[in-house]
Order: sequence, then structure tokens, then C-alpha cells
Amino acid sequence: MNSLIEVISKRMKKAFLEAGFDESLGKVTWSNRPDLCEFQCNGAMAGAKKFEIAPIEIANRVSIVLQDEKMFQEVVAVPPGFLNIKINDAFLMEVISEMKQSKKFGLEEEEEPKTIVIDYGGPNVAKPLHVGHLRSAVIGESIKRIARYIGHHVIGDIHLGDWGLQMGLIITELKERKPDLLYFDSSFTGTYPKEAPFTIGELEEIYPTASKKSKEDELFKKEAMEATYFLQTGVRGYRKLWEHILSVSVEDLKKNYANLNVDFDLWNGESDVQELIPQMVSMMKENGYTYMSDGALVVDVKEETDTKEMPPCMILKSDGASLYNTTDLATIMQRMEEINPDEMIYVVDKRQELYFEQVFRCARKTKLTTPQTKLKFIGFGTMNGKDGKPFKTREGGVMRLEKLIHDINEEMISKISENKELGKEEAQIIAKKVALSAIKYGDLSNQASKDYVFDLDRFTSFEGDTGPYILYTIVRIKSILKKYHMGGNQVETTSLKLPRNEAEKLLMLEISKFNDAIKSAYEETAPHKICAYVYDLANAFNHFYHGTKILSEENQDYKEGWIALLILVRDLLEACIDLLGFEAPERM
RNA sequence: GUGUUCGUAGCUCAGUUGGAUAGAGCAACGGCCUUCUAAGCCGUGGGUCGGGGGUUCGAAUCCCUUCGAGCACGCCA
Repeated sequence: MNSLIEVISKRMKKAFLEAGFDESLGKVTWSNRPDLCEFQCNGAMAGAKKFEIAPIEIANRVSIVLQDEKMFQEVVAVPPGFLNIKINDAFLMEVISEMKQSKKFGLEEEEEPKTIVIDYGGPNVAKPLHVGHLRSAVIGESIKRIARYIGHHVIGDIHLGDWGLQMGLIITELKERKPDLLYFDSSFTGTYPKEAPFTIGELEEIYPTASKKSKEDELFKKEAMEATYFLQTGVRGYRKLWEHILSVSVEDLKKNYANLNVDFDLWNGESDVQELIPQMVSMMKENGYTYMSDGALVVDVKEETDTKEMPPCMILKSDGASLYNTTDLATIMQRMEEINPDEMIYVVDKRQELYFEQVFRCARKTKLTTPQTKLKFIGFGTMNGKDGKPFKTREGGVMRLEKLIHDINEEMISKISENKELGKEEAQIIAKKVALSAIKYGDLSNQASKDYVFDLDRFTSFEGDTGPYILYTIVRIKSILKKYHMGGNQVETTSLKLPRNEAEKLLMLEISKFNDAIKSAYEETAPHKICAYVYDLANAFNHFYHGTKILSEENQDYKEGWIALLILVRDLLEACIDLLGFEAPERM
């Protein structure tokens, strides 16, 4: 079904045509003067020049055409040429009823679903997740859910950093600590143990140690590079050790992401495309895309229209080794072969924008992708502390994601348990949900591309424009419905009634915006638009709630209408927060 | 240096395919719980939309300029 604003626009365009003007002028928007009207059309002013008629005159003629239109309560022309529209209650109720009865509230699903790969520019194996990984996960998850809701086929790929020098570093450090391990015995030909010779805790400590050593100790670095080479050339023990590192890390990552209610369809990584690199590079060479520059193999990615300088895209380093460009390009090639997506979206730190622009151009130029394949970069800003500088622990170190989530959970548990007589277990489950809503809503309600201040006090204070406020609203509705049903009542889904007061009408108007909010959030890859909508809807509901006593209403007809409305609002709110990646408890 | 993003209330942020009186939340102040969860609702105060110029009937939004901040600029990812 068309959304309310679409239906009205369509009618207005027709009216412009009937009055002798261009239908393109008939675009209707939500009013920015709710005191005057609900919708407005500014086309008369835009058309004045073309038709050489005063804008107010155009507006007058259009409004006359619409005098008998029953979808409107009134359409008035106001100087200098605004068309102010009030909608008819019965028509509004019809639209809402249709939403209520339709799948996905009448949202039109994509007729030609696209296949979209989301690349989370993944975390490095063997390094603990830190707050920098939060945004990629939270934003990417929401974008994925929104696109799926619209009807697209979306594949999320965490895309681990699981290859290269860092792995050599870990192996070398491990060798120093436990030189007697079977993996380092080149004469060993038997079966290696199934169990990894280290825990995730050790692994997370080994990497920073090794990384530090390599910067101070040349010999250690050389050994690490050698170990990297052995790994990459497939030395048996090294490869097995690498598999252990990978599986131990992935297990831990899965646990952490599960806590965030984030999951991935693919756990691919840089290692998965290493075998494709030689053929990709020779293809690029053979087709004359590459040239040598300072000993490195590069592809020029300048374009005629460039105003800024665009450095070439490096394919191989001067020592002939591959680098991150190579891996990312090979990944694009692999995806085209195996998945053939219409679109790839990279949810990555915005500081990598130039880099990805180079990679995208290179991929297009060397025909790794088709001209139709969209490569999209969604760069997110830095998560700052209250001081406006990148988020750190009190000691100044990088905050582990696990710690951040733990802290917020604890904070919530103490708040939840102080209020209610909830059992300890229930309080914990609820606290976890509320904490997640605080984290995710706090992040997603900002534009992804901007830096934002992560203020734990603000997010846990539960006041105002926050995730917990949204949850609270939902819980409130659930509570009313529970009480209503305990009286043995059943509700027909079709029993919506005409709005009986201003607040109820405003709530219905807000409901009607759902489709447009979802669509624009998808089109602009902007989850914060869903936050804005869900907040407006919650506000509209709370406003209505305070003015209308539902359960004590004596007129059964009214009461049923309101219950039906409540069910719709609850469903819409829950659909929205699901797109944001969190959920509401039954009570809190 | 080149490029790029940004600058909106005391603080954190919306609003930018040009529209009427620039909006929220927090903080401040004042109301509302014998009635469906007060984690809520209602109200008051708070702004030269960084400065200047231009385009336009109309600019926070588009263009130019200037000041200020962040970020990126081939062998790390």
C-alpha cells in the first residue's frame, strides 16, 4: 500500500493538473506548522514564475479543485501561496486500519530484491574487542536488518583480520614461551592434538607483548616475519597452530557478539582469499592496468572529474608481498564469483574513506565488478568520552568492549532491582535488555558518520531520548494489554475507531509515518532516522496515554478501539527496535 | 601543504532534494500520582544556526570568502 503522504501527494498532483498546472508541483510534505495544518504543499510558489501567475492565485485554483475531495477535511490557500491541508478523520482511520491488517504494516517490499553483502571491516583475530568495534557491529547490524525488512537478501561478513604479520608475531612469541610444542618440531608427522595449547586469555596477552617486542627487538621482528612466511607457505605445524588461534578467537568473538545481539552469516577473513591473489594480480598485469612506481605495483585510479588528488592504488609492495589493498580487492573478486551481489556495503571507520575510494575505483577499473555493482562506504565517526576525546579507560588505556558492556549491565541491574520486587534472576535478564537498548540507541540515534560522545551517565539515566524510554513505553502498553486480557477480553483486529481527541489523532498521524521512516532509513542507510521515528511515536503515545483512561472507559466500543490502537502501536514500536537490534522485556 | 568532514540553546544532538514562528533531550525553574508503571506528562526561561558577502519572492540548508576544530594523504589495517 502507499503511505499516507504518498496518497495525498498523488491526489495533490492530480489537482495541480486539473487546475492547469504541472503535476510535479503537487508534492506534499508533513507540515512544519502543526498549529495550522497537518500537511502542506509549496508547489504554488515554485510554479509562479513558470506560469506567470501569482502564487496565491495558483494555490486558490488548486484548492477549489479539492473542495469536495473527501480525503481532506479542508484545503486552504494561504499567502504567499501555501496550501494548508487538514486530513479527514475517517480517511486517516482507513489508512491506519489498512496498515494494521497488512503484512509489515503495508510497507511495500522490494519487487526486485537485491543481494547485498555487508562487510564489517572485521576485528583482528587474537586481539580483544574494544570499544572501536562497537560501532561497526551495532550500525552494521541495524543496516542489515533494515535492508532485510525492505525485502533484500543481505549477507553479513565479519571479515576477520586473520592473516599477515600479526599471526607471525603470535606464533613467534608462543615459540619462545613453549619451544617444546609439537608444532615447532619439523620432523613431527603424526596427528596434532585437538585442543589448543593456549586459552583466549593467554592469547589476548600474547599479542600485545609480541607486538611490543617487535618494535624494540629487530631479531624478534625478523623471526616473526619468517614465521609469517612459514605460515603462508603452508608449513604444517604453523598452519595447525594458526587454526588453533583462529578457532579459539572465533569462539570468543561469537560469545561477545552474541551479547550484543549481533551475528554474521559469514566468518570469512583475509586468509580465505590468499590463493586468489596471484591470479588476480596477473590478470591486472596482463590487461595493462598496472605499472611500477617506486618499486611497488600500482593501479592508477585518477578520474577526469577529480578535483582532489587521488593517489594510485597499490597492489603489491616493493618487496612483492601483498598488503591490505590486495586482500580487499581479492575479496571483492571472490564475492563476485561466489555470491555475485548487487551491492557491497563497508561499515568501517570513516578515516578509511580515501583508502576505500581507491579500492573501489580499482575494482571497477580492473573489472573485478560489473558496472552495475554498487560499492558503498559507510564511514562511522569516533566514539568519544565526555571530554570529547576518543573513549578511554580511567587509566588511559583502550577500553575492552566486554568491560564496557559489563559496566553498563551492572549499572542497570542495580537500577532495576531497586525499583521493583522482581526476582534476582528476572532483574538480570531485564537489565541486560535495557542495557543493550541504552548502548545501541545511544549509538544509533546519532548520525553514523559523525563522532559522538558516549556518556555512560546519560545513557544509564533513563531520561529523555534514550533506549530505556522506548522500552518503558512498550512495557507500559504491554502492561495495559495484559490487564485487559486478564478480564477475558478478546480484540478484533479490525476494531479501530475514529479518533476521539486531538492526542489520539496525532498518534494516528504518527503511526502513518512508519513506512516513510523505514524507507528513508534504508535509502539513506541511516538507522538514526528509525530512532527519530520511534521516539516521536513513543512521545505521541505517552501524550495520548496521559489524557485517556483506557481500562476504566465504560463505552465498550471506545475501549476496544483504543486496545486495537495500542496493539498496533506496540507492534510498530517493537518492529522499530528490532530494526535497531534490541528488544523489550515484558515488564521492567 | 593538498584534500575532506564539521561548526545550530550552558551541555549532547536533530533539522540541509531552499519555505511560514529553527526543534528535541539533559541541566534550571514551576505544576501533575486515592485512577491503566511518575523510568512518565504539562508548562516557563534559554539562539546574531562560527563571521562576512552573494544567489532567491524566501537560506541553518545552495555558492564564494574568512575564522576555528577534527580527520586523511603508497609499501600498517
